[in-house]
Parts: sequence; structure tokens; C-alpha cells
Amino acid sequence: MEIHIKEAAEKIGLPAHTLRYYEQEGLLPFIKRDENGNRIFNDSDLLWLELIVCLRKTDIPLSELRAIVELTKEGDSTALQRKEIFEKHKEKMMEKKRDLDDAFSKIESKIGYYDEIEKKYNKQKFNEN
Amino acid sequence: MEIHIKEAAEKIGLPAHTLRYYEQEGLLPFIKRDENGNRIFNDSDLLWLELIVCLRKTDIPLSELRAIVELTKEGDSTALQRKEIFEKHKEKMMEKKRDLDDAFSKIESKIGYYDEIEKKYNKQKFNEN
DNA sequence: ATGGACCTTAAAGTACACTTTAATGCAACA
DNA sequence: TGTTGCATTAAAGTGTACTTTAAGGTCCAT
Repeated sequence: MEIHIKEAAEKIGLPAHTLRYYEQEGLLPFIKRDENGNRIFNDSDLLWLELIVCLRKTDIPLSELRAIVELTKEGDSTALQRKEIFEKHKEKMMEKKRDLDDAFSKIESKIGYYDEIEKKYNKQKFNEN
Repeated sequence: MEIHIKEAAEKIGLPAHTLRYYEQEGLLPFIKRDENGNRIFNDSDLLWLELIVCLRKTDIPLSELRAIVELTKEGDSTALQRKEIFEKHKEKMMEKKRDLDDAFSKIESKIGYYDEIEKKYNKQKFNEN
């Protein structure tokens, strides 16, 4: 299936600007053009974009995605390097998860503390009447 | 215990600049000064800073931390509002965790794929000799 | 009393990832 | 034929969170 930028943007859930920006930044070097010079996105473009979106949600830098693209262009000999980029990012993701767990328990105890204050405050207000 | 900025920065694991910046941004309104105008951090300052660091690792905006500070200044009547800020952030944290899990499985399968390519490539190289 | 380590402020600069603006052009439809 | 809707490009602007720079003050040891 081949679609234009607006439809691709809707499917992927990004503004069309951002797709152009990604192309400009070297993340989408395979996008073809139609006879008017308009971008055409095919299935594999969309799959790659979905991966971009998924990894961007975990804050992978655009530079690493660009590096993957560059290495892919060079062929199978770069598979190890590409794997290393993803493994490095996987480490960061695991650290982020630990950070989330730490913060989670701290924020829970803060919420409990605010509950206490709130209860006391409301009781006091009640007794004022 | 009362310590100066350098020691506080070391304890907390942030550059001293950043502590000054946080004060300027209204995140540290309780920091006292000594007779020369130098900042003095006490235990409760450090506890609050630790919480800041912990939550910043989960990308809480400075604006929300500032909001907490402002509400705290206003007293117990704002406990509910403070709780709501933290609960909103807790929701974001949970979403981030889901994003990490999604990306994790995608990146794992990519790594597996690169392993395959690498194996094939090395076998081919071996057969060339 | 001079050098070094610490502190201060204000302001400008940086990194990253968009986002917006402006100027333009094609193509189909009333 | 004109206007609506989509597309294009280049360049400037934005938001967030620092980070760096510049200029200076204070304390202490040699």
C-alpha cells in the first residue's frame, strides 16, 4: 500500500511536519516521491516509522536512529554495530525502569502523607463549626 | 547538619550550578544563608533535594516541583492539590512504564534479528576462504 | 600580600526535538 | 476560473533544562 504524507501521519500518530523533519534528519532515507515530488509511504516505511515512534517514547535520540539507518545502508556487515546500538539503548531502558520504580515508591509515600494532612485538616475544619 | 553548596552538590550528585539554578527557579525557597551570603543546606533541604532528583529522573517538570513548593508555603489547606499533582505524575510514570515494556519487546526482537544476520554473514565470510 | 579555593550574581549560550511561519505550487471540483 | 485542499521548501522560533561565561567577593595558608 502506498499513501501520501497526511494519511501516513494519521496512521502513525505524528504531525506531517514531523515526518518531513525526520526525513530531513536522515531517519527516512527510503521514502519515494510521486510524479509531483510528493512523498509516498509504503508498508515498510510505515513499519520503520512505527519502530521510531515506539523507541522515541523511550527517549532514544534521533542520532541513534540515524546511525541505524546509515549502518543499514552499508549492508549486513554492520549487523553487529546495529545490535550494539540497540543493546546500549536497552540498558538505558532498564535503568529508566529502575528509576521509575524508585520514584514510584517515594511518590506513593508522599501521597499517603498528603492524605494524612488532608484528613487532619478536614477534621479540624469540622470541629470549628 | 549544615553544609555549603559544594558538599551538598556532591551528596546529591548534581553540579553546584544546578542547585543555584533550582533555587532561582523557585524549587528551593528555604535555603538559608551564612554571614557572607553563602547558601547553607540543612537536612530537610537535602531530603527535598533527594526527592527532586528522584522525580527528575522520571522527567517531572520543574514547573510541577515549583507548584508543590508554592502550595506547601500556603499550608495544610493545599494538601489535596499537592496530592493531585503527584497522582497526575504517577499516571505519567505508569504510562512510561508501559512504553518501556512495548519498546523492550520490539528491541529484543530486533536484536535477535541482527544476531541472525550476523551469524549468516560470518558463515559466508568463513566459506569464502 | 598573594595565590588558590571557595563563594556570589547576571546573562548569555547550548542541546534536543520539534513547531511555526512564509512563500509557493499543483490538481481537482463547482 | 477560482478556490479549496493538499503538497513542497527553507528558515526562523519555541520550550525545557540546564551549562557556561564573566566579573567579582571572601577566607585561609604560605
